[in-house]
Amino acid sequence: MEKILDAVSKEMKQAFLAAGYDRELGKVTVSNRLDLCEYQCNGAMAGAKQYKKAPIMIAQDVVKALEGSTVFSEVNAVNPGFLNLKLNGEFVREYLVRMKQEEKFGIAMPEHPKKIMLDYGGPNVAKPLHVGHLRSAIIGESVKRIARYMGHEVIGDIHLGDWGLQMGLIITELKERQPGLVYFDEEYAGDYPKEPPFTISELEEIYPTASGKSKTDAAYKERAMEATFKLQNGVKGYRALWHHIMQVSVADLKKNYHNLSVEFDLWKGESDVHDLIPAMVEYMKREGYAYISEGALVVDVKEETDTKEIPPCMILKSDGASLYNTTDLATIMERMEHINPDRFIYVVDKRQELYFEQVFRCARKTQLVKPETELKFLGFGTMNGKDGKPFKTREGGVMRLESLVHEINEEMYRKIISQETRSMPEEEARETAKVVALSALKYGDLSNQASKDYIFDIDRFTSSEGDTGPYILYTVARIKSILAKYKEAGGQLDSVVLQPAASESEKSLMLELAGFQAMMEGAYEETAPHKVCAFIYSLANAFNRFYHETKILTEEDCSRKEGWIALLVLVRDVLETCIDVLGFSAPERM
RNA sequence: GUGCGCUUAGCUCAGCUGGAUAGAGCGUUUGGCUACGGACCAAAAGGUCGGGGGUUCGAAUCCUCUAGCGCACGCCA
Repeated sequence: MEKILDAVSKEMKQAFLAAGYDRELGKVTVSNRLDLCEYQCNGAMAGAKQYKKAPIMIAQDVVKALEGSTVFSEVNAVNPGFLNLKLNGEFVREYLVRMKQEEKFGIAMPEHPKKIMLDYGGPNVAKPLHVGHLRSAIIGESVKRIARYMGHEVIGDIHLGDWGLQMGLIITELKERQPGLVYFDEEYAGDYPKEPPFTISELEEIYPTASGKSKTDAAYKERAMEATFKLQNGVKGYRALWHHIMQVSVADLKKNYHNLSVEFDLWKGESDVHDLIPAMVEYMKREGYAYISEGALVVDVKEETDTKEIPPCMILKSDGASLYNTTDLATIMERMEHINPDRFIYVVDKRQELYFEQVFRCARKTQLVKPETELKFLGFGTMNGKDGKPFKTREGGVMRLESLVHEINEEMYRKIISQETRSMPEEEARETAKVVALSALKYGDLSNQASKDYIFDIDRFTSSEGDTGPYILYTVARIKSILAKYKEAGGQLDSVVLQPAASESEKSLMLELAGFQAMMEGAYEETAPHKVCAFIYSLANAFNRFYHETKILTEEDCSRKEGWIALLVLVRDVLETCIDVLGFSAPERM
């Protein structure tokens, strides 16, 4: 169904036409002076020059043409030429009734759904997740859900870093510690054990140790590089170890991401395209795209319109080894072949922008993608501490994601049990704390524009006052509580019918709801989850204002009371839909 | 050095693509509980939108110059 702005604009455009003006001038927007009106149209001022007429005259003509309109209850022409509008309560009511009935509150599904490939620029295996991985996961998850809600097909690939020198380092360190393992016996011909020779915690300790050694010990590094080489060339024992590392690491990653309500459709990684690289390189050479420069194989990606020298995209290092570019390009090639997406979105740290610009240009130039394939870089900023510098532990180290989640869970738990008015059993308090803490974490992140740095402030995020996740959940819980009471008293939620607004706060609540479609479309088109946050915050505010001045359950006028219940159901459903696309959920009570 | 980004209230952030008196939250001050959930609501104070110039009837928004900060700039990812 039509967005309310379009429906209203249509009426206004007809009025402009009827009054003898260009109908396109009749574009209506949400009012920026809510004290004066609900919607406004500035077309009279825009048309003044064209018609050589004072804007106010045009506006007055339009007001006349709108006499008898069923859409507006009030149309005023105000100097210098604003058209201030209030909507007819019955029109708003009917609009919401349709929203309530229709699937997805009336959002039309696309005729040609897009196939979107989402790349999270994944974590490296065998290294614990840290706060740097948080934004990619949270933002990516929300972008995915928003696109799916809008009717598109999204395939998310975690895209693990699982094939580089780090693997050689781990294997080398393992060999130092347990040289007797069968994996290192080249004569060994039997099956390898099913159980890995290490646990996740050992693994997480092995890597930094090995990495540290390689920096000071050249011979050690040499051995690690050799191990990497052997692994990549298919030495059996090394491959078996690699599988163990993957197995242990991926299980741990899945657990961690699951705690964040983040899911991936594909768990591919750099290793998956390893075998495709030689052919791709060969192709780029054969077609004349790639050439040797300073010993390395590169593809030029400069363009005439560049205001700055863009360095060529490197395909192979001067020692012939592949690098990040190589696997990313090979991955694009592989995805085009097997998935054929209309659009790629990379949710990656914004510092990699230039790098991805090179990769995208290279992919286009070498025709790995179709001319119409969209390649989008969604760069996000750094998560900073209260001091405005990149987030660290108190000791100054990189904070593990697990610790961060644990900390925020604890903080939320403390807040719940310190609540005097409502006590809940220990176990429920723990569960609720997790749900609310996730909202605090995600909302705190997503309510900022993704591309900007933001300050992670645990006190602010977990507060239930202000623009926070817990505040939104509190509002949902409150609505649910009222609806539960209504049902307990024998009320039905399905049969109730919306009524026209009886008060100003009710009207503005209804108008907030009516903006849902436009908001969701905008959030999708601009890959901007923060718009969803802004919307639910303002919806929750509008609801709380309405709630405080309206006694719902004690209302004696039955149809009015039912109308309010219907409104509450709609508010609840819209709020829950929104928090769902943001990637969290609301508890029944808190 | 070159390029990109940022700069809005004491603090944290919005600002619907050029409109009216620049909006929220936190903090501060004040008011509202016999509670449909006070983890809430209402109100006040608080801003020359980094600075200059320009375009326009009209600029936080577009152009230009400039300052401060951040980031990136071929063999890391």
